[in-house]
Amino acid sequence: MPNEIKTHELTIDIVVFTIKDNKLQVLLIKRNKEPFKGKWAIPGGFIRLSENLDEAALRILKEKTDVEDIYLEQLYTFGDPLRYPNARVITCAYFALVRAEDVEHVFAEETETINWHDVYNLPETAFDHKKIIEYSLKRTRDRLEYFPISYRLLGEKFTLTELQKTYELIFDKPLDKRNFRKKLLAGDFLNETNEYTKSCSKRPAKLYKINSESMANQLT
Amino acid sequence: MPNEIKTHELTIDIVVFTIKDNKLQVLLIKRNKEPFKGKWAIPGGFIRLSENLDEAALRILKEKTDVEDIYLEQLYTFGDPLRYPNARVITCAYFALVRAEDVEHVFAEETETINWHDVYNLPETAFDHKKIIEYSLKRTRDRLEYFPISYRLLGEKFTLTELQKTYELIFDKPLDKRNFRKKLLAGDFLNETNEYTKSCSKRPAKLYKINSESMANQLT
DNA sequence: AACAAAAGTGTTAATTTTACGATTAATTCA
DNA sequence: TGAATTAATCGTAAAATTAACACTTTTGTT
Repeated sequence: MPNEIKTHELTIDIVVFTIKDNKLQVLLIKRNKEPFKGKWAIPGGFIRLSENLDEAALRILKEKTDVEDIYLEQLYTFGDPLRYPNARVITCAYFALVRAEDVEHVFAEETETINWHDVYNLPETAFDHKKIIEYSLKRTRDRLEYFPISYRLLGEKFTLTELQKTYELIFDKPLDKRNFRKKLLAGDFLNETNEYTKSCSKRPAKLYKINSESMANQLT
Repeated sequence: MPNEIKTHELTIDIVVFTIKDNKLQVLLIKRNKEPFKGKWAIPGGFIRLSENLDEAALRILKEKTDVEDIYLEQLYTFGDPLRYPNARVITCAYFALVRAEDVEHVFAEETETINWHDVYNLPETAFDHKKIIEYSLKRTRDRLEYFPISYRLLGEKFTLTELQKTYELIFDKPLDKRNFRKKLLAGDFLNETNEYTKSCSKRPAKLYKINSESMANQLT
């Protein structure tokens, strides 16, 4: 067997989605060295020997953003020989859904080098990261057909209108309010609380939580 | 935890499905060395520097089975630190669909060490390969909901009954004949030929081919 | 008290999915 | 050669799901 195996590296890269300023956004870090100096890249890192891949992704994300309670899923492994100039770097890509508020303080003062970017209007990105982001969006949409994973973009308790908004931003199209509610409440994804929003809107809206049982079931 | 190992390796492992003897079967190779000596494993190998991951999987498969015209898809990357004893081996798993006839001659005389095994009745397997096989089956079922990829288990031309049989073996349940035909013919996955089976059954059955246009569309 | 703004709520039509059995074309065998 | 056998082919009705669509309620504001 070839001893060339020593020469490729395996990294983890993570597409982190959030909703901020009424837009679906991705966390990007400006590269300060070649290759792709000055271009934006998704956060990434190396896998430690003691970690499995999910743990590595979580740790890397925590290092960059200091969040822990997130939706995280392995996306795909990208290994084109030309994806990384002058080296063979294979990356196991993940995507994650986080609350913007949970993250933002971390880079509040260095927004030139790490910041959110509109998914539908990306800046120039490094490597094959644009492709990885697009594929993450596709996968997120697929998941959303089965389970409202986008609740992770919201607080612990949320209104149906807020949840619908996450769908609309992710699918990039408006949805019918009544059909949305019917579908979400029919599947038993949500538990209603007996709390309501206060003073933020005109009529108070009922707050819901994710049904943790149904969430457990959706895990493979 | 093995600290003597400084780095991790990345391999490719492939779950190869076929239909043989009216059963859905997986290609397994009996290990002749530790770890898991005597247990059955799915074929695998290393990635060369010049290859992308799909190419590596194809090459490895060709080395073991001498087939080229196959359905091949990346499944998932498995990297639990304990999946491989005394080493850190991360594997990018693929699954493939092949015609048994295209493969069999290759190992006709060494069936003790390489052979097909009933998916629903696996022998003792090495590493986490059982899990990988099960996940492959799940993914194949998911794909089959959208596109009749299982045509790759058949010859170039096939009858609807033959195609239905592939579905029944993969889903492990009987399907309604009329509904199956309706669905397959409605989507425009298939082109009918003006040929018929001869003498193999009582009434000749019309032969179909995959519609290569629709196939192109289903690629991401 | 009138108005503005978002929350909440049902019904109908259209589409998709499921269930189900009789007829036809060829082969085999008496 | 015709009777029996085997698999192929075909359509409709019921059920379930999805899609389209507009008004009333509740609260806050002026």
